[in-house]
Amino acid sequence: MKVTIQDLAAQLHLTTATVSRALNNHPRISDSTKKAVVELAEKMNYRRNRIASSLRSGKTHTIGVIIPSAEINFFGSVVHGIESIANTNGYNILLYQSNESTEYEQKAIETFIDVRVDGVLASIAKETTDITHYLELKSKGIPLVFFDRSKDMVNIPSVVVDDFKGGYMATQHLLQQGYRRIAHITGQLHLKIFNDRLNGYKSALHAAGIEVDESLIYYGNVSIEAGKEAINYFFGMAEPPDGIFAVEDFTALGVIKAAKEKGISIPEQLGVIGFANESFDEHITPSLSSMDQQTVLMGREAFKLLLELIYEKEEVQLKKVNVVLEPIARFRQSSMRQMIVNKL
Amino acid sequence: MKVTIQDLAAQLHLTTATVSRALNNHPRISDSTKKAVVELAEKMNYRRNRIASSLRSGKTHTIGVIIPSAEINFFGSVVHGIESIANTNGYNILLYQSNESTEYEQKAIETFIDVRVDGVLASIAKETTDITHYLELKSKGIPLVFFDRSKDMVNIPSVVVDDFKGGYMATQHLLQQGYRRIAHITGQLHLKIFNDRLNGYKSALHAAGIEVDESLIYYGNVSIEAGKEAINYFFGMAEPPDGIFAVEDFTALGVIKAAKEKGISIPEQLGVIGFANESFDEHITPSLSSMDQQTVLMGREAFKLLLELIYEKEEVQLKKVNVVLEPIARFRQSSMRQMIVNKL
DNA sequence: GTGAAAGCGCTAACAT
DNA sequence: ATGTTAGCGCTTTCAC
Repeated sequence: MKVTIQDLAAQLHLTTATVSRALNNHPRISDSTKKAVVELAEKMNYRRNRIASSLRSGKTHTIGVIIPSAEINFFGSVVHGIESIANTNGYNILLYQSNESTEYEQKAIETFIDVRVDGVLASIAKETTDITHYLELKSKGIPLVFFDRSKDMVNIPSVVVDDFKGGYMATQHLLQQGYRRIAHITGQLHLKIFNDRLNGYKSALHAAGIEVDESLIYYGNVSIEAGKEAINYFFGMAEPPDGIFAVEDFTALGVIKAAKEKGISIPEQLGVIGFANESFDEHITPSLSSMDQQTVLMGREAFKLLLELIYEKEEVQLKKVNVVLEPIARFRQSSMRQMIVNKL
Repeated sequence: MKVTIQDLAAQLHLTTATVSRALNNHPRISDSTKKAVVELAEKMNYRRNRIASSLRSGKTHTIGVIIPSAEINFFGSVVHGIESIANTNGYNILLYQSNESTEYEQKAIETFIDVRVDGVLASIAKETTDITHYLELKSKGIPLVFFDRSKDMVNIPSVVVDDFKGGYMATQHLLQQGYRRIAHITGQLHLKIFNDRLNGYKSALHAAGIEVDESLIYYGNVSIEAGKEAINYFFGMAEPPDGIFAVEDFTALGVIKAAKEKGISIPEQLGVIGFANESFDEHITPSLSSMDQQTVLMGREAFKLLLELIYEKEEVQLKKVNVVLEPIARFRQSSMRQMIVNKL
């Protein structure tokens, strides 16, 4: 039933050592025996037991991936990028969801240590502030790369999108479209990504010679509801904004829904742009402008970075590598009052 | 640096066997030694090497999961369900994407065999017609459960949604709303799920005493484009339909987009319902009625079924178990011309 | 270019 | 309730 290298060795009157070398394409094994071994292996339907191999060699060719939830489009897309490239490089993906909880994160890391993954890719849970559990990987010599959600202070490589630039570009776009009183709906500011977008917004205003008006910044919790609340707040003002940059697309969706209810026309009366390029953006009415975070590329880059770390184990891992991806503007109806836009 | 049970055994003047048993909570080990072992393990920061454990025991506590793509919402959601319950049961998920290709599927299965997963959950790639590569798992004694996309002929347990019933319910709903000339846009009919939905459609018409009109069935390829093409076809007819049941939501989306362009009012002039309950459904205008496939539940049920098979290895695995989940109707604006509907 | 021997860390018979 | 012994299947020195 189960064929091992011992069976192959016996049949060929070789030792298991030689068979193992032949299967691993060892340079000092003659081509003839290699051929014989490989052929017999195929004929006998031999399959290497990777558990045994891993135990001896210490390599599992498996990497652990922690995401908040596979249900979130964004992370599904990143995982898609990771798995594709990992696969072509002979690595497998062990998938864990943190559900935004530090406790689950901790469990994942312990499991990864137990199964001796060769490396870990992770996006930090919203709940997590202290990341010492991640540092345990380091102490065990397991390379770690953060993607999307990372921590600034620590010396861990990461792949993120340039949120500052994204915020800047989004705001600049609204300015170029002739909007002048531009508001921002932000998110939990202890998360760097939201903070960066806010700063990009401010910076774009400065660059245009417009003073930041704190009353035009609404502090929300990143949800459809937050967008609706923001509209209520803004359109209760004596002088409401004529443009809104929302920190992400669900917030922007709330803005659009509430604006419709109030009879505020988009993009004529109010320009709207979000962030994330969610799949619904192009299907709603009006279609929603947004900043694409290059999710699949992010996954690929994160894996490539991790792979480098895996191979350079011995060398200085202290160099701080941070890959920063350019956000890509996706301008649609919700913010385009100056051009003819593709009909829905 | 790395602590093994030998270190624990030495410190406590016990054998590795006893330590192993203590750590595994073996019934015949005294509470006192258990306590001592566990405490020392914690103190020395011991972590079981699961590779070694797996090699010896033959169990990896890992299951392989094959999905077409993590980028597809539906599968992300199912994976969410699988991972959650697997995790609470002490199982890890090895994730593979088939990209709808038989070749990748084959690779995934070989890998799963090599790493000795305890079981496999899979959704068959669109391209795949011959599933003998899946049967290899069986021959190696690795349990397999299909979810969503399964094959009827073979004797493999599966968890699917009742597509026939879903098609029936969707069509029936349109009838109840007073639509009389109801069309259907179908998909690749070699896939059972699409075939079942078509039959549900036909059956609902029969039950209402309406003859099936073949000219009202459009054969599409499951895409936004297919929906648009279908509208062109239907509204080129002398007597166009007044209701459309689309085989899934992207097709329905195409219908809505094309209808808007043609000035066909929804739901007044044309009722539309899709299938899948995609996340965009409730955000488009008009919001799209659809049939929910209970994705998270599907993942949970699939795992539970697999777990049973893993534990019953020796027993007859020949019984054909097919869990069929009820689709859940999500009626929204696109099909509701008789009731007052929540505004967007 | 191949063999001999050891061992990765754990678990499971079989003892007692 | 614990010890003895063996071995899961592979890789890897160290020989020659």
